[in-house]
Amino acid sequence: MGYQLELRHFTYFLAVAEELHFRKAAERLFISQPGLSRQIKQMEEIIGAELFIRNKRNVSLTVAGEYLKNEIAYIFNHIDFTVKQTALIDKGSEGEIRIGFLGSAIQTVIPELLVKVDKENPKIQFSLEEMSNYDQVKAIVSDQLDFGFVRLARVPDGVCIKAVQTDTFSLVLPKDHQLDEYNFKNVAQVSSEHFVLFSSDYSSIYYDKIMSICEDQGFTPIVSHKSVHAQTIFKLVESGLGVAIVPTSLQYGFDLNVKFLEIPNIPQRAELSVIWKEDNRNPALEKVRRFL
Amino acid sequence: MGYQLELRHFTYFLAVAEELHFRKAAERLFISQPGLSRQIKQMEEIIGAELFIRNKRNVSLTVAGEYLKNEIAYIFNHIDFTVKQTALIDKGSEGEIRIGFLGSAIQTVIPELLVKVDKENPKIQFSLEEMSNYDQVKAIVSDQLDFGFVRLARVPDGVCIKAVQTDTFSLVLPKDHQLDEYNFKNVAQVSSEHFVLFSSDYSSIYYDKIMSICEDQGFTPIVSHKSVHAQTIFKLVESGLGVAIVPTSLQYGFDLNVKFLEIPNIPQRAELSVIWKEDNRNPALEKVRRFL
DNA sequence: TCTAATTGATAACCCATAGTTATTAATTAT
DNA sequence: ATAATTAATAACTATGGGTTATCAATTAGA
Repeated sequence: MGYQLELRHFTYFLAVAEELHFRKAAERLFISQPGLSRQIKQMEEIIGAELFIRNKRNVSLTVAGEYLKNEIAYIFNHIDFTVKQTALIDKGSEGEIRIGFLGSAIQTVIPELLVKVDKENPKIQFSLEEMSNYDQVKAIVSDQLDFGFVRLARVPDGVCIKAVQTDTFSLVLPKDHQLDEYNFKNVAQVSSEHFVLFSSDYSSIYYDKIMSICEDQGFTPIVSHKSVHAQTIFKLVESGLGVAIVPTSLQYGFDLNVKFLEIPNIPQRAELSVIWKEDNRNPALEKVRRFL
Repeated sequence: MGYQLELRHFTYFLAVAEELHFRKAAERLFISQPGLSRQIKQMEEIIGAELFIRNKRNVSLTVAGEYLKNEIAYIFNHIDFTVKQTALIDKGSEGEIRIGFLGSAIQTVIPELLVKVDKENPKIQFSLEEMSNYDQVKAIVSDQLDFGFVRLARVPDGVCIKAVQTDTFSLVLPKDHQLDEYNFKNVAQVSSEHFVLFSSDYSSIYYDKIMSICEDQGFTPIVSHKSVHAQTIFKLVESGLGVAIVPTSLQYGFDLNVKFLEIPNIPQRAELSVIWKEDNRNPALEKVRRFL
């Protein structure tokens, strides 16, 4: 009775929810098992819900517990960020913006954005991390990221999306390939060659678009290799292991022995979008969003 | 030092931030002023930021403190909501019910059920997915599904089953077929025609029953096509690729050029059953089961 | 079928620390 | 000056989080 929920309870709950084992969770928390059991029991009484099902041999989460687990993970992330942000503000910085991006966005869009924001808000700090579409969405939702640069058509509820760059596609060939800017007409000319593509789990819309470019020309590409990094793809092309189709803007910033031939007369475009969470509480976010 | 932030600190901080007066805030919190002062000081040390400016006569928030005040108010709201939501889910008046179904159940049974449950528990959400009998049983057992609408005679141990609808069978013919409600007597009249049936792996009991209807009339149907979707079967019949035998209730909800003739004087019935797992822990399940 | 090992829950004790009272130092009002 | 405020300090108290010891229930192995 009369007890109060504390972050301690949340910490303990998360440990048990992850281990699904009281003794192991207690070990991880450097406390004794009975102490942990009692805290969890107290927590269940305070909340008024059964969080775990213990049947002497197995521990599992109830539906309510499953829900709480996700929420607490979010709450901890948010508190962590808030505390750090408070310390930063205290020291005169105006906070930190955490940005995730697909490798293909770092060439042009992000540097431009950073320069613009920095000019007007020199005290905002940035952290940049290359991540897949999927990981970025997850990180945005759980408040571990403020902005993501992705190639996606749809995002979950509560996440905003805005296209920031539309790019044509180019065919990437080894430097000594017989096709050049004069005799290149369409991709059907390489229909018999092997293709090196971005992995579909890295960016599925990307993968699908490239497949549709080929299908529109009446052939299905023979895919020999897949990779998540543009650099790797170029290396493979350079080594003669296949040809590739990538957004045209990727031709800048790499120093490789391949040639880019922009594919003419096709409707497909590589669209880069920014995503962020509608109710993100980072005060620095607004300063960045104005530039998008 | 090794101290840890707790919600207590947040509560105290908010009181001081609102009162801007340590003694009054302490009074409001029913604790003594020195205790409050010490907790706030500790909090500032943990976070690593000055939150208040005290100059012996006035207390005011720093910029960092101002930021933190807003965030903490939000965090408390979010925690409050989460805790209440968790209790609600535990009691079963919220949450999600995952339902799987054979295509033939979506016409009448499921909509009726959803309306009834929604009326008494508007906060329960549903997710619906069309699946084969086999996949539903698998999903129920592995706790990925709460209810399944199947046509099965037997289910594994631990899975409950209850019939919810008994239906007669109808012969499905192209609109211009010579048989009609007046001259149709029994299925032997179409014994020489080709049949379009549900795939046996989609619902084997279904398949067997249709075979037995024919066998009772002294012939074995020539099966030309099999499909898992009623829509597809009707299309095939409409195109003259065969006749079909399906549960009578399927005649509603499709807009196709076929005619249904209920088969008279046969014992076979298409039985639709609900299945669920005996020890399913989803508390919302009980609220739905009452309507079955 | 018995024993050994492992699980989480209970009970009783201990001690860290939140909260206490008493006091001080600094400021303002009279 | 003096009285009346303020928040901070110091020393003490006691709540309750964490401890050890043990139990009851279950499973694995002999």
